[in-house]
Amino acid sequence: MARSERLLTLLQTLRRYRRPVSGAALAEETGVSLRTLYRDIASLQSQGAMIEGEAGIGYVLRPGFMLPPMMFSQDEIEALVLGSRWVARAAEPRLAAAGADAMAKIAAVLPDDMRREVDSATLLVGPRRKGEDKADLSAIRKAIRSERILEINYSDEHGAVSTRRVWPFALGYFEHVRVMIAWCELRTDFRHFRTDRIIDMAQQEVRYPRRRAVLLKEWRELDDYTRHA
Amino acid sequence: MARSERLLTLLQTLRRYRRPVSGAALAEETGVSLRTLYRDIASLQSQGAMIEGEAGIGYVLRPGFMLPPMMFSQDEIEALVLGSRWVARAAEPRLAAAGADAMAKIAAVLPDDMRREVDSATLLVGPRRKGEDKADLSAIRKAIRSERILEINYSDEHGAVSTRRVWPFALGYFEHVRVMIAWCELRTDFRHFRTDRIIDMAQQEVRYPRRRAVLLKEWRELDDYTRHA
DNA sequence: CGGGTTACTGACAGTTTGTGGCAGTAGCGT
DNA sequence: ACGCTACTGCCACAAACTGTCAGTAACCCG
Repeated sequence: MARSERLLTLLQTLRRYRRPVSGAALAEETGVSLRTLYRDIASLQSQGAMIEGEAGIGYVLRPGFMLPPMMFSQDEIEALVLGSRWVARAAEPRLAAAGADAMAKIAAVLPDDMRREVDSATLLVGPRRKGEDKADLSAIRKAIRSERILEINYSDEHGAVSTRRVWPFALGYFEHVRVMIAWCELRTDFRHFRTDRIIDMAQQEVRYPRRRAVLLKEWRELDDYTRHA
Repeated sequence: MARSERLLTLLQTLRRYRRPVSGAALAEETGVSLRTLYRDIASLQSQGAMIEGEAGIGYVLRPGFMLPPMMFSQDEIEALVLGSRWVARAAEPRLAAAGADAMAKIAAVLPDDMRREVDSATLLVGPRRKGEDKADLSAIRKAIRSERILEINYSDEHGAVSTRRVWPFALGYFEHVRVMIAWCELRTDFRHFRTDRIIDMAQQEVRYPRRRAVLLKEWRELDDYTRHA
């Protein structure tokens, strides 16, 4: 059996068992060697399947890792769809696709009549913003999530270019621009960077020395949304 | 991307689209040649996915095919939270609350570590819009859902007030204004009504004689988003 | 009808990657 | 301490995958 088919089968098999199953048993059932089974499990995990393996025990599908059927009110459905549509328009392509994917996954676990509500939602959002981002917003989001230092070349409003090391911790979606919010090592202060003015950037290996949640909190307390680079 | 991962992605992509998608578009999105995409589709079909392909049309995924039970990705969580935050800012209080409620329901079925992602999401939306609505947007949404005629008193840009019977079928959330889109019996044409200019309104008992989905489709085909009352 | 679009199929050669076996590390329960 | 089990690295071989090129057929629209 081809690997691509086997992985789907493996998921099904895991769901069938309730108790932990040993890798050897799964390997036998799917007809591959133990070594390959470990690789298959790793592959599934890397794709988001919540499989837990414990030494001496075996593998278990994390209970609740599949979305259970959910109920939403009509208002809630409309809010979700409207939000997802706004993301589809306002965010960069990758995040936009992620929003649509999430909506599709939610719709998949809805009762039939509610799924129809999703399709026929009548709330619309305005036209798409114009500004072009030079920077890869996905990379910025990744740096924020992993709390990594970014080294950026940034062009200010006068066109002057500077190189900085910054600690990014939030990304603001405004009407016409998107702004990375970070602690700037150069200024030793919080700074805002318009993503369309970030010429290029490189994520560093080292994490920055503080937690992003703390940075966000301190920045919020300043209550100063207007400071620029 | 490895084939085995690509196939799962492809399924999700297919589910995201509602209308038929051309193989070329799917190939481009998954970063693979057209030939390989045809092979991927064939592979999915042989594993039981109900994908229908028609020459000159494209591919559609028949509903009811159970997608492999994958969780939300980090990108998807971020997109949902960002959308929900935008709704919280841009929509009227009731819809904003509904968005927050929906988000809470989703978070409730998430594994612990993902729930933490929701709480600590670092994507922000810009400041709240200013315009005040005179009209009750919840009532408009209700009229749209139930396809009821609305009788409104509307003040145009010159302050001239008119009374109209309209068939509302959509609500547009723009940057600074919100617009009810409806068929106007007075003008016998589609018209847009800024919600901050609707002085008052009364929902009628009678349904309007056409389906809102059809009205929406016809209005879309006009491709004229600028027409006012 | 004819032109444009699209779904499909076959062949082939280069490349990738999947694979099993072996060896070794480490965590868990008894 | 012991057995069971999850994991990881390495390696050589085989199988699978991939893109390109070519060609067929079906559908829609004017």
